[in-house]
Amino acid sequence: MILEQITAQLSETLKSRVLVLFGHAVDRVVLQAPPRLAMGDLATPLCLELAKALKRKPREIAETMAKDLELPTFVEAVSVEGAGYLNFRFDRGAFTAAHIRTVMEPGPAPGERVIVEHTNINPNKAAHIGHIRNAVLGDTLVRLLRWLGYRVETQNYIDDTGVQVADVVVGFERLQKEGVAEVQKHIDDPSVPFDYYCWDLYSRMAVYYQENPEAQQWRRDTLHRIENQEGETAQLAALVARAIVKQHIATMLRLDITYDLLPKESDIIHQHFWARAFEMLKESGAITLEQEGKHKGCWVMKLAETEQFEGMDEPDKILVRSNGTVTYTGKDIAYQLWKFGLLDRTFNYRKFLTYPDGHVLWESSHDSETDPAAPKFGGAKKVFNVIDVRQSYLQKVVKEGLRLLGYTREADNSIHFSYEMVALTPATAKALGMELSAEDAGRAYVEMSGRKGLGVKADDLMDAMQQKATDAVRDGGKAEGLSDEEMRALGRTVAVAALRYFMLKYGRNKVIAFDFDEALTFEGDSGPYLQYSTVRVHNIFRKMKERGVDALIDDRSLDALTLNEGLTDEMWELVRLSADMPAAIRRAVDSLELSVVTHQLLELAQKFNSFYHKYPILNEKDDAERQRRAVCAEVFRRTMTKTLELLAIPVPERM
RNA sequence: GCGCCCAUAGCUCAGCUGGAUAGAGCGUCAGCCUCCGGAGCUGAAGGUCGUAGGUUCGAAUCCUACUGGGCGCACCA
Repeated sequence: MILEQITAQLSETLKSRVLVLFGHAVDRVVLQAPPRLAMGDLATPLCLELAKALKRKPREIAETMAKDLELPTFVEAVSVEGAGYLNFRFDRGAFTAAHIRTVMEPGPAPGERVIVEHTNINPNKAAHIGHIRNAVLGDTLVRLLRWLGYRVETQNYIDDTGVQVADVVVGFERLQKEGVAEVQKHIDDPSVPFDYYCWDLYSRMAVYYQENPEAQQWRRDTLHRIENQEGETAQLAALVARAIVKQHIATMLRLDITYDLLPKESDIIHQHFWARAFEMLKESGAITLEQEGKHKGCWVMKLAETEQFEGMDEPDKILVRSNGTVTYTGKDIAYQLWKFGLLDRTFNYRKFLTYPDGHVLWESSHDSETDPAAPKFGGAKKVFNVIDVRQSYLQKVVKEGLRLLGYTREADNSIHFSYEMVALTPATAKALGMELSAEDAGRAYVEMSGRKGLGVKADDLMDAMQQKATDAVRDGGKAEGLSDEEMRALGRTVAVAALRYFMLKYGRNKVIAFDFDEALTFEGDSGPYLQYSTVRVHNIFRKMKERGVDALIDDRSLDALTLNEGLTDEMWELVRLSADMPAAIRRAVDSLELSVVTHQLLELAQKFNSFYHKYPILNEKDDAERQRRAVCAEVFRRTMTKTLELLAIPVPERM
């Protein structure tokens, strides 16, 4: 926070000084940490940029600027360096003393209502690692937004009436000749998790369709009955979807991922969201009924004139088919309108479950009454849809729909948080029993396929990671006195850190070629490395307390803090990096590039480990020197603890 | 055909709105536990930033064209 204030202040000062001295207006000033610490703590190439406009030499401008420049608090000196950079040096001691009190303090809260929709797994099979990437990105975004002061509502949309569920229902009814009673038995069978059972059934069904194309009729009939809530088929679909959603919720809870609301497709149909949206679209002229051509009889959204879509072969998007039924895109527009509170109808709600921490998860319902205890959902200022990049086109169409309806602001605030898919390395695919063509074996990665039942199940991966972590705890010799149960809990903690970090550390536009060995490393650029560093710093303070050594970081000692010249470069770098964390979080959210935060954390932890080896604290006899070191360690501890909490990476007592 | 994304060290990736000598992790090699925990630390080797032009005082970063790879562009969800 302090650093952000200094940067803002400095930026203003420089701008006005350029104006006063040269009569030139600058709209932004780049201020960043110079490449090497020796150069200072903040630097700007401002004078290099000005050189041309002012027709003067950069260094000359810089000298003029630097002379008698008014510096903000904590900034000690300004100098001209290199080709004409202005470099600023902080008063390390004073800055550190102020910073330690305000580590990871958020800025003013905007308080805006924001919806983040993520996870959205089809409720017809077990979650796989691709879904974990989605959920971890979404959940982390939620946490960061909350820290920034937004009021965030987390939605996990359940498509309980789609073909995917229908296919599993067909599998039960036609392939296995089973009804509600038998399926309930599968659900209650503890030997095979129901989502795993359906994973296999779903891929069996896909094979069956391939071999018996006429069976596609079953799918159409089943889908129809589900949509119209007809008979036992509809009941069965609801039963299957509900049971699997429960397992997805449980799977995600292992990673500490929770939701506020499960809006269901079936309720969107039941509450006639589309009917209302359809009226709005017709009234505004956003869609037209095609009178001729290949789309005759369809209601179509014309996108040819919008620049986003120009040059496309098929710039028209059908929202209502010639048989009068609405497409997925149509429903999505209606749902998006609801999220912004633009649809004059809403869901009814009931409790789905209560999480162990007491937080209630709600679901939409078409009960005649809504639960009066339900909070107000929807009506957000900004909506983030966490969906993989393959849905970009669709998301653009939905956005354009809002714009054509005249909701320009909402269209701008419909944000598609897109990310690349998780694929498998050929080695991992092979290990899973996938038969690879020669071509596939030579590729960098192979795509997963739910239809073919090819993929790494989320729970399997977590089990494997947990097992490996538990073994590491046992072998590490730090587990003396721990029960098996405690060791497993510790293993779970490490596994969660490893997995969440793994999903965050790549840029969102990178395809993750998933490899077991890579995901199971707990060294170097990994979640456990961050945990380990934090456990270490906790230990220092615990040991000092045990041995009665005063760390001198209590409030009174901090008041009397005089760090002055004592901070070495290594110590100061820790503080400087810590101070950068809030800005890194802001940058991560603004760019939706959450890896910015993990990179900042990694760099910070590396600096600490290096500091740790060089500067022992516990055995330092000189009070002033020990305090200096302890203060730096404490700054690190506070930064790590808070930031890891924001990423839902737990920190154990020991590991 | 049109659109989007990716290409940086042997491998996997960083590189913030153009800025100073392009950085990590893994792997390889050489070291470090009588000293707060070795899931760690120190050092070494390793790069024509896909290619060719262009803009700029300055390009891995911006523009153009190409090459290679991936993904989209349904009266499917």
